[in-house]
Amino acid sequence: MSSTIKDVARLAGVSPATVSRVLNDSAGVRPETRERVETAIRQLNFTPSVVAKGLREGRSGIIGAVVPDITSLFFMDVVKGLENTLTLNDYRLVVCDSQNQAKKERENCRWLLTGGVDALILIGPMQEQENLVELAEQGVPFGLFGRHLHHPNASTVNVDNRTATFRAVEHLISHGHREIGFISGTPGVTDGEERLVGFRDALSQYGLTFRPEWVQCGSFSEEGGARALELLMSGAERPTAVFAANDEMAIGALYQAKGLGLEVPKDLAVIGFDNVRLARLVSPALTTVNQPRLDAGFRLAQNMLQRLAGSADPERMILPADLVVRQSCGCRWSSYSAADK
Amino acid sequence: MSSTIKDVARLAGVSPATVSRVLNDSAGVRPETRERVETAIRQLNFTPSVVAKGLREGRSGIIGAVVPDITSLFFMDVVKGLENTLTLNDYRLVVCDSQNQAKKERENCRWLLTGGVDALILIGPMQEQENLVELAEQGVPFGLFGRHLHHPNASTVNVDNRTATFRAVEHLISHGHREIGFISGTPGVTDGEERLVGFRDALSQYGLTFRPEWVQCGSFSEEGGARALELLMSGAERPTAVFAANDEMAIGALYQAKGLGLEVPKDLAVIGFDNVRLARLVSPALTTVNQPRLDAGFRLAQNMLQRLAGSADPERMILPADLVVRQSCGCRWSSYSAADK
DNA sequence: AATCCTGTTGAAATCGGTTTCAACATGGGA
DNA sequence: TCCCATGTTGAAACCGATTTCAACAGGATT
Repeated sequence: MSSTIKDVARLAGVSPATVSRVLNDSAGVRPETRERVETAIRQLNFTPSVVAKGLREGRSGIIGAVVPDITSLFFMDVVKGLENTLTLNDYRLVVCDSQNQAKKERENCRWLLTGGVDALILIGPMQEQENLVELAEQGVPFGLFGRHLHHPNASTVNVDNRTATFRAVEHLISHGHREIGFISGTPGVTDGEERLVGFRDALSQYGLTFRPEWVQCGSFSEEGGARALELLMSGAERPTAVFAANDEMAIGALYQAKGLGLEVPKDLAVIGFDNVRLARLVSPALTTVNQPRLDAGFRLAQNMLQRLAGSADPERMILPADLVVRQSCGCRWSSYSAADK
Repeated sequence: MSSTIKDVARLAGVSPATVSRVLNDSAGVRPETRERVETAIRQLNFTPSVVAKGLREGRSGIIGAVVPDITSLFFMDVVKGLENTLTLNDYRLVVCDSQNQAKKERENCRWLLTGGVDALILIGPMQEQENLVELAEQGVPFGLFGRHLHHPNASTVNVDNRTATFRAVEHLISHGHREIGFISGTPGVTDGEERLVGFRDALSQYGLTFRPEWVQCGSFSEEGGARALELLMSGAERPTAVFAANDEMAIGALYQAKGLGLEVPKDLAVIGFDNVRLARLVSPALTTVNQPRLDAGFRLAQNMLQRLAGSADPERMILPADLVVRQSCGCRWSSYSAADK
């Protein structure tokens, strides 16, 4: 078992209080006493319990992050951004996975809160709005990525989904497309719904009619995207381009198109959203909207740190997202094609 | 702030002891008292502090996992396997990222240990062997994925790198390749070195000579793989096939080959290792060795749980890994090509 | 009426640290 | 010689829970 401060005190022939002083570099310890204590610490290979320390001090130095899926490259990039900033400021980040279940997400949050985290950051929340409010009211600084929440204790970072989608669809239209399908995500997820709004904006702006039968749900997954494309292509009238509300679905659509004998981008143009690492690597390389996820994490971390230091208030940030043009939209360009003749 | 057991006790007009009894469903509380306490708990929206509970009970219900990089799909799949099993058994998994730094890995481990985790699992360790021994001796059950450690307190899960690589190279040889290059990972990483041994085994088994100049380091990264391929192809004699010690490097090589005007698999066959999700999606689809990572996580979690329950000893497991044949090796097959004519 | 259970409850110790406050020794100044 | 300031140390309270043990009330038994 691990040794305690008492063991050290006994070995050094002092009281626990003195050991504590040595541990925290407090003044007022005679050099030779300090020496004796330090020797004892080394002998026992002693490290103070962060649990006990945190309990007493009311500050743990831990920030908790809850993610919907720890294998999601997209969300993990945001976590990276958080982490880089937080660890530089001597906070420690622990990550809990909710396995895509709203219930587990809620449990994780509550659990971290009772675990004494100094701040809680929820990435891509699946909670009902009212639950978010409740979490925001638990007393520790609360941060969100990928969801809006107007609450005096909530910092939020979001991407400007609407404008970004508008630009992407505009790009398709500028290629001459007038029949454009939309592959939507899981209903109720804000990001996806904002993207649909941007999509409709673009259509109406350019005088195209919105056709409900050309919106198919792909549930944000590769398989869903493949199925959705199949449905879009099974009607009498087929769109000549599709916008998918995320890259996973876009990639599913890309491969499904191949399966249907369609050549992308000649027979069908595809644009996604997120710019995951895969986007560059699939063939044809996927044109997509880049979300500045590292930066999002960074910005959120910055604000949380300032809040912890008492030098800032919660902030609501909206980040721009820009179109990354590759091959799947019909333009002649890709990160690798530069080397092609 | 969050309320404490004392607040509840005061509100319900009982002692903290009674509240604790209600919380833990202990017998010997009068129904009406219990009722009163439960009302108070609900009113204050009280959840007991896991920190205090853990401190007192000497058992936290937390298992710590330390990973080299939280954006690594490969390692995260192992974590998923762990998690599925652990959460079903009422343990909670917290994940710490070491940002690919051995020093941070060490800090994370020590920190989790003083944080009172019930078990520690280290995924893809970057530590010196002696540090691993030290960690194993800290008293809590210790588990490792991706590293060998003979220690009475260490459970380990590894893949049979040597045999799997042997088979993969054998496959290339069966296609008629006699000049085969090897793209190696970061020096010192066990997995990579075992794969090199398997590679040499295969060469000598089939009477081919091993050429040191045909081994280039790619540091397990996509860029490294690209650079390594460039070096392999810059000599007077060029290999007709390469085996990369992981998929990242194989994918880098794949795209670099395109850049060099080589067609895969006609001009150059490529095989990777890991079977990451990308492997199926790149073009041509990557032939690779599949590591049963979910299963690895599952097996490790099972053993750790049994150890925690006192019903098993640490175990050393070696899992088989099998070749997944797609297109990059020259065979006519891929998960998507089935739909091609 | 005295005794003994039994069921219900609270006071206090405990986990491993930190911090406040008081105690003590030492040395300098009056 | 006495007093006080200073430096060093330890005893004890505290953080928020659990658990042991003792106390107490009420009913049943003798």
